[in-house]
Amino acid sequence: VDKKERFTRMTNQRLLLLEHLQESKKHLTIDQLYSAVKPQLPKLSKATVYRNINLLEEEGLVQSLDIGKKEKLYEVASEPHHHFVCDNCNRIIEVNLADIWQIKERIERKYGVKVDSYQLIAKGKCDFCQRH
Amino acid sequence: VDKKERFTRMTNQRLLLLEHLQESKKHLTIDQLYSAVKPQLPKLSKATVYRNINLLEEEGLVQSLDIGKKEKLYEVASEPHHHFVCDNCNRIIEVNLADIWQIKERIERKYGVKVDSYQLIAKGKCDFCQRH
DNA sequence: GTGAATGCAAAACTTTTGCATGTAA
DNA sequence: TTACATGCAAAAGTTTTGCATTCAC
Repeated sequence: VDKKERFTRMTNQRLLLLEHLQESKKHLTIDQLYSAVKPQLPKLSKATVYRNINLLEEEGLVQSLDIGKKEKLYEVASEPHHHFVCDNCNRIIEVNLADIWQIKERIERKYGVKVDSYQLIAKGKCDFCQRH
Repeated sequence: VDKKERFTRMTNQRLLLLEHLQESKKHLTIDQLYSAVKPQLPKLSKATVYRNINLLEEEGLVQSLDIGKKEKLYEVASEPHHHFVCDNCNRIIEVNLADIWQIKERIERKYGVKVDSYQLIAKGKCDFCQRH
């Protein structure tokens, strides 16, 4: 296995995209990210957003989240954490269960694999929508 | 909340698509499903595959699986189960952990939500690819 | 200076839709 | 019979790419 060395440059576009993802603390679609950064960088092209997000994801700085809608969501990478999506209002709640890391080990033992990442997506009705 | 009543018909197209999903016991993309059924139904249109899969998913007969690739995968609905995807060879292993159902209850208690479905996707290297 | 990165537009894909026709119930 | 489903083609939407130019290092 021959790992090709890569050189990447911190361009203004890449920096602003990353910063916006960090500050917004939300899960954003490509389009939302593009619209958010566009005002500060009027010539920004959507192709650049795609290229940078894909690159940042490969590098592990950004994680993608697929909740079954058409578009993926992106967020800055962090501790493995999980998500609950309300089918009614589309709210996303970050889920943390203290001992969920055990799952990784159990999968590895039971199936003889090496788990590098995992994510749990639960869907249903959030607190508010259950009562309305 | 006004639930509109729906009437669906068991057409030959829908039947063959469902049967193929059941028999193949795999996770198929729309395109794979289309190609597989096309020979038996030469006039089959891809629009029909999309329409039927979406409908079957709404009805709960089919589950979709999003492993981060471009296209979704579909399989017949069954017990909640989870998946491991090998980043190297793309093999998909179905994961079953006896007590994983506890997670549902714990999420519900901790976050006050009602969980209707959940799926775990783990990624990494499978047994074979680890050693080659 | 040099090669990565960008912007733009075109191309490539994936998914949905309008409409006339077919067909299950 | 009649309303749902299909096939076809066009439309809509998403993501990638070619290429000349710009810019980080």
